[in-house]
Amino acid sequence: MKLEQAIQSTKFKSEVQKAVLNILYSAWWLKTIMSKELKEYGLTHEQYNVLRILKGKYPEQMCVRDIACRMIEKSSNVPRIIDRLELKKLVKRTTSAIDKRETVVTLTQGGITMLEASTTIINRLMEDIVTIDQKDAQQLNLLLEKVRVGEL
Amino acid sequence: MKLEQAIQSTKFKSEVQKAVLNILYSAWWLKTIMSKELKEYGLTHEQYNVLRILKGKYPEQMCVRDIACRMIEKSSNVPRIIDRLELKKLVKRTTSAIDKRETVVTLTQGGITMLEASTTIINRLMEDIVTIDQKDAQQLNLLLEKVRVGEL
DNA sequence: ATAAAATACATGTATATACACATAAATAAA
DNA sequence: TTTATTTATGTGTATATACATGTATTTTAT
Repeated sequence: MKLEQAIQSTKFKSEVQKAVLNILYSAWWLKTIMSKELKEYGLTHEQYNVLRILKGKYPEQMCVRDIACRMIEKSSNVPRIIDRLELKKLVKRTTSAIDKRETVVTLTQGGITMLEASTTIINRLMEDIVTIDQKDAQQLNLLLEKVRVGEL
Repeated sequence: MKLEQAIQSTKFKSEVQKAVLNILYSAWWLKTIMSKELKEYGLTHEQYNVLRILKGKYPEQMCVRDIACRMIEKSSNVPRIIDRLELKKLVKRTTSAIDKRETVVTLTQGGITMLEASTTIINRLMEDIVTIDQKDAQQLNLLLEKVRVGEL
């Protein structure tokens, strides 16, 4: 669906302003379709992200800070996301022996299983839905990083 | 900042998967810098969006449904966003005389003033931060709409 | 004309975001 | 060593998201 239809607006200040809105809308669109699938597994998008990050280091443990700085949405409240994952017994949380300030987190066997199942579905979904080719994806990545050049 | 640095991940399944993460991260990045500016005006990003939508029809009133379907994030709870705008006296809410189910909303003079001030700042911010040219923006818009072709 | 269905909005709940602040532990400075 | 600072995490609050449900009103179908 074109942006104009999606937000029922035709007049944009500039092509750049339209691009900003287009990025915001596309992100919402992507999150929505992913969340719908993840719901089957009782996972939210953010819980899934934490599980994926933990998988990246598995079987090593990770401290909360390391997880947080790998999150896409940096302002996520990782301790509370971990609370919910722990309740579902998908992760195990312990205090680090080396540095007692640190809480170290690792996937449980249940977490591994859950992540494998949901990742399969999400990957298939993405293949089905996002049908751009390698070259377009590359160009898109280039442009998005150009947008973010003016990093604060 | 490159995506790899931002989320401290180097191995992506594909250029397409990277593009998905890049869109999500870019949206978060944009929302964050905008929200920081809007905070000066005591507005959240979503409250600002509702004000902008109302401005588009001003001085006409709009019903809640019309506002909702113009929101970038469709799952926004518009009645509650309006609650907060009403508390700040930026909008006025009345029951429609024609259809008593409808709540019609319109900007107050304070809302107009607030919106003008904040829009000026946001536009300037976007000009300063997002420095891609017209042609790149156009290309980006094209690619994002290509991503969303597989609409559900 | 009356009952059933649809519509518009409000409200409730769980989770998340954004951010301030609190607490405990480790590190640095005196 | 004792204090001060920094660091890692947890907690609290306001707002938002996502979605289910409730309520009043309008539309439609009988």
